[in-house]
Amino acid sequence: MQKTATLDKDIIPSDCGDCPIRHRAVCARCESDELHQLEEMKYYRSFEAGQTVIWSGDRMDFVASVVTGIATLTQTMEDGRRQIVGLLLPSDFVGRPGRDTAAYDITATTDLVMCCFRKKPFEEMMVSTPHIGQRLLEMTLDELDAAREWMLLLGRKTAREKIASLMAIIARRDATVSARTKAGRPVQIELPLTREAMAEYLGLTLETVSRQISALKRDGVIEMHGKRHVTIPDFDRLLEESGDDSDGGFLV
Amino acid sequence: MQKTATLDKDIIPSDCGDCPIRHRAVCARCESDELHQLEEMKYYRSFEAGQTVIWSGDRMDFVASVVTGIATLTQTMEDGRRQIVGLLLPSDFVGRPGRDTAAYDITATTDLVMCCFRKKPFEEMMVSTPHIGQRLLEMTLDELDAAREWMLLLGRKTAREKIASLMAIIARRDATVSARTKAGRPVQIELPLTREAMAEYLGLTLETVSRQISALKRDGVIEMHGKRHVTIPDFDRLLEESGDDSDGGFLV
DNA sequence: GCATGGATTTGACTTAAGTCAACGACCCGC
DNA sequence: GCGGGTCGTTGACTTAAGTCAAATCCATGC
Repeated sequence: MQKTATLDKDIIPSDCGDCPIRHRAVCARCESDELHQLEEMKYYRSFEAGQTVIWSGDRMDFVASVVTGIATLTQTMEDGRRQIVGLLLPSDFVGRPGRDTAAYDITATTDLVMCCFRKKPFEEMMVSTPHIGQRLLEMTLDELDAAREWMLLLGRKTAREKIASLMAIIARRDATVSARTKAGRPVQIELPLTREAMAEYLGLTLETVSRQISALKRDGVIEMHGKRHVTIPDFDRLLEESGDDSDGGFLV
Repeated sequence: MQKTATLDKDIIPSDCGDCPIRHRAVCARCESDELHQLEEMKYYRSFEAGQTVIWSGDRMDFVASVVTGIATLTQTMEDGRRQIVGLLLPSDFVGRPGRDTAAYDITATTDLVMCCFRKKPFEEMMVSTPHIGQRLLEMTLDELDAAREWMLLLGRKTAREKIASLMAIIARRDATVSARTKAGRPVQIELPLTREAMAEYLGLTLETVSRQISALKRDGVIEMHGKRHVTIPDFDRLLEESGDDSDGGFLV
């Protein structure tokens, strides 16, 4: 996880080869002049782990895409109960064309770099470049599927299944790891969330998260090395514990 | 709730003035020749309350929009646990361009009429008519917001708050009702779901749903007349019980 | 009217997860 | 090496919601 302490542009070279808005997210099929337009518009912002990117209700005059690091979308009730409603991983898109305030708190859970575009010109470009809108529709539909899968988890799974599901999802999102799961080999993952954030994501308390992790460890489903590093000796076993059928989950 | 028993086209006059795909959902801004294209492509299907429209995993070669009635999207675990992940009300869109199997069970909970389009020509038209894709993106973003609001409900609300939230949402979705809520007048709603379906939507058991409805009745928050008809004497009181801040919920 | 069956309610009891509180592990600055 | 703070674990107890089992309600057909 690379260290990027300031909150400014130009820490990343202007020819940002990995900028996901350009290469993976929005503009995968654009021709070069459109790429150039995007290039002119974009700027970068970085955040340290724990910093808030934006508060729900604040004015949000940009859309963005995660370059490195992880952020969460959180909803809060007046009495303080909190639910994480989305994880933002590299290449994920944030922000809604056609709305000018944030609907959720966005928080960096690791050090984070985002690639931003001012909303107005982005929207104009969406009109003139249909590919972008189409790509955005695809991504939004994927997010909707992920949200619905998560609704099943929140509404129907036990605490143990929730923890197993979370680990399975984190493993699957990691390309190098997912090759190993297919090969039936042991898998190593790094949890990008504190126990408290896991609890907020899974609709549990942090004590329950801790107890269920201990239980999965006791039962040999996972091994912990330190607080964040997990070894999964048998990924299929983890999937059984998650309550998903063998190949259902393709979340977040 | 109008009775439409068969499962066929042409029960609705071919000049279907209320077809939501044409008028409200997808094509709100189309010019007349595009309307004509859509007119050529569409057909209708009706279902009785309780019938299944399509099973998760089945081939789905159409997209559709609800004309009248209500349907649910349900996810099921192998052991039979079920979670409703979406309500489809009139004008809501179903189906995903770019995928050819259904991701969820779709079930009619009341008698239902849907307006369908074969997927292939619809997709072609999306490419040639950017407005449609843009409208679809907007609708998908609204659904995503609704799903995320529901995640907060599933993960953090008590059974009593869940029931109150459901009633508030049903009331708000009804235009004639929502005028009355603003005027501070008593509100009447008809529950479009059985107790079991409410339980599946709220992540509860049907016994808990029943008990909490009784409790809200006992406490004067609602009055029941029969099993489905609800009177809400004080809508703000119901909102307090729902745990939402005064104006947060704008859900499915 | 009366039997039938599905939907709903209610009661008695159980249990998974939450709450409150103490304790342990680790990191950082001095 | 020594506090002090954050994060995580564990234990003892409570509670909201689930489970199992009986009623009750009500629409329907005979």
